[in-house]
Parts: sequence; C-alpha cells; structure tokens
Amino acid sequence: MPQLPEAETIKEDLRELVVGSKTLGTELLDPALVEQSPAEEFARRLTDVRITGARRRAKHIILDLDSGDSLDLQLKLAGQLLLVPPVEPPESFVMLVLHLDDERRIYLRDELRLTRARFFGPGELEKELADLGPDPLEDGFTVEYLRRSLGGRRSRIKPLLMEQRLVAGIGNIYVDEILYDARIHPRRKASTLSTEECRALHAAIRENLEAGIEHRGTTVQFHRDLLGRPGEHQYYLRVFERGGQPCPECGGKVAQEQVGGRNTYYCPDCQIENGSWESEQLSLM
DNA sequence: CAATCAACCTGGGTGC
DNA sequence: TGCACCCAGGTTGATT
Repeated sequence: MPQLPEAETIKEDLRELVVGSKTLGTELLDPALVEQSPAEEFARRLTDVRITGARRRAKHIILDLDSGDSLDLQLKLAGQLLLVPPVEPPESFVMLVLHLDDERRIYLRDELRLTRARFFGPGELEKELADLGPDPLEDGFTVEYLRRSLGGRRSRIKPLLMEQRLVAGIGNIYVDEILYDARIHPRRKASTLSTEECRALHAAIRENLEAGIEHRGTTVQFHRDLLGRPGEHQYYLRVFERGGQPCPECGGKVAQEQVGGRNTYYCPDCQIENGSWESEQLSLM
C-alpha cells in the first residue's frame, strides 16, 4: 500500500510522536516478518534501545536506534504502523508489538502478512538501498535526469515509472494520475517522449506526490496513519479506479485495461499513445 | 533489454 | 447459504 506519500505520512507521524522514546521490549508475533533471520536476535536488537530517528527512502520506512542499528520496514501492499494507547484491545493480524517505556505500544499490522523487516548495522543500509533511483522530491531528480533515463528505453512508460531503480517511490495509483496529468498514454514507448513531455511528466510526478503528502496519503483499502486515520487523497483521484466514469477534462469515458499486468486507468482522448512525428524525439538525441 | 508470470498472503467481492 | 474463483496500492526472481 504505501507508496511514497503514504510512507512519508507515517514517517512524519513517527518523528512527531515516537522518535526519542525508548523501547522496553518487543513481541514478534509473526516470524515471517523477519524472513530467515532468527526471531530471538531480532527481538533482542529491538529491546531496550532509544529510537533516535525516523527516515523514509522511497517506500521504505527506517527507524534509527541508539545502538547504531537501523530497522528497515517494507510495508508493501497492506502494512500499517499503529500507535496504540495502553488500553486498546489487541487487533488481528498484528505481526509485531513494540512496547515503549511510557506504556504506549506500536503495532505493526498487515492483513496480507507481506510486510518485511530487516536490521542493518552502521553503513549496511546504504549498501542495501543503493539500487534505488533518486527520490522524486529530492534535488537529484531533475528534468534532465528523467529525460536521459527515458531516452533509449523502448519500454512502455507506465511500467518504467514504477521501476524503483529509475525513480523510487511511485506505485500503481500515483503513476496513473501522473500520466493523466502529463497527458501521456500508459503504453507510450518511453523513448518517443519529447523534451516537452518529459518536462510535463517531471512536473506531474512532483505535483501528484506532493498532493498525496498534503492529503496524508491515499486510502483505497489499507493505508492508515500512525493514529489509525485514513488518508484523504483518494477523494482527489481523477482516473484511478474510475473506469467508465467521465474524464474530468474532456468528459469522455475513463478506460480500464491491464498494462504490464497492473490495473491501469487513463483517458483515451486526453492521453496520447503515439509521439507526434514533428516532436523532438529523445531517441535521436 | 523487454515482457510476462508466479509467489508471497488474506479478506472481500462476485457469480453460480 | 455455500463454494469456487478472482482481485488487490508491492517486490522479487525465473523464464521467454
């Protein structure tokens, strides 16, 4: 579930409400959370440590501890972090309970049990995340970077934008909204985008992700903030999950098709499938 | 390099 | 009411 804006929302909540707290202990209720690594060691590294920071890298949420360890969380489709006051009844699908020294608890909950958590020592995390492309909201993500990355690529633009190695943090919801804004067809070959279209795409990426953050994430089904509240950005979506409904721009019907094996929504009238012959072609540059 | 597919999981929805 | 099937915002690895 969490794409960049959802992870950002949760990370900011962690900074506000949890960073600075100390852990008393931890209950690993679902060993699948830590994959192959030993449950005892995981619990030990998460016990009696102070949480000194919360970071986001792409869709990853990272907790820094005063032990020097960093805990990397990949919430994938359905993971939630919930700060629960002491008297709340336990919830189902809780994979991990983290007890804080002020009697608060953090539940890591995932109805699909796909969330994974890993510990990294000093310096190890950077190596682990080295394959991720630039964060689209950071300075390194420029129009020029996007133009160079797309030039020569014959893939369809939608699956490319979801490749975390190219640009990190965009998922299936936001990519459809981004391409709608940039008026580019999801099946368009990346190398046929004009410089002008790259500029529009770059702007659309930033605008959509920033709007998602502004609205505290998109809750189609699973996303909640640290206090369990849904986001609001779903009310601002114009094509995603709106197949058959009118395009806000032209009134035509929003189409729903599979692209790269993913549900894809777009406006066939507004979004151009073929690069026009007169436009400057990236492949020739 | 590009595209497809299966796995990982479960709940909810649909259709018979 | 029951049941078989299909689907899901993500990621990874295998295959063609």
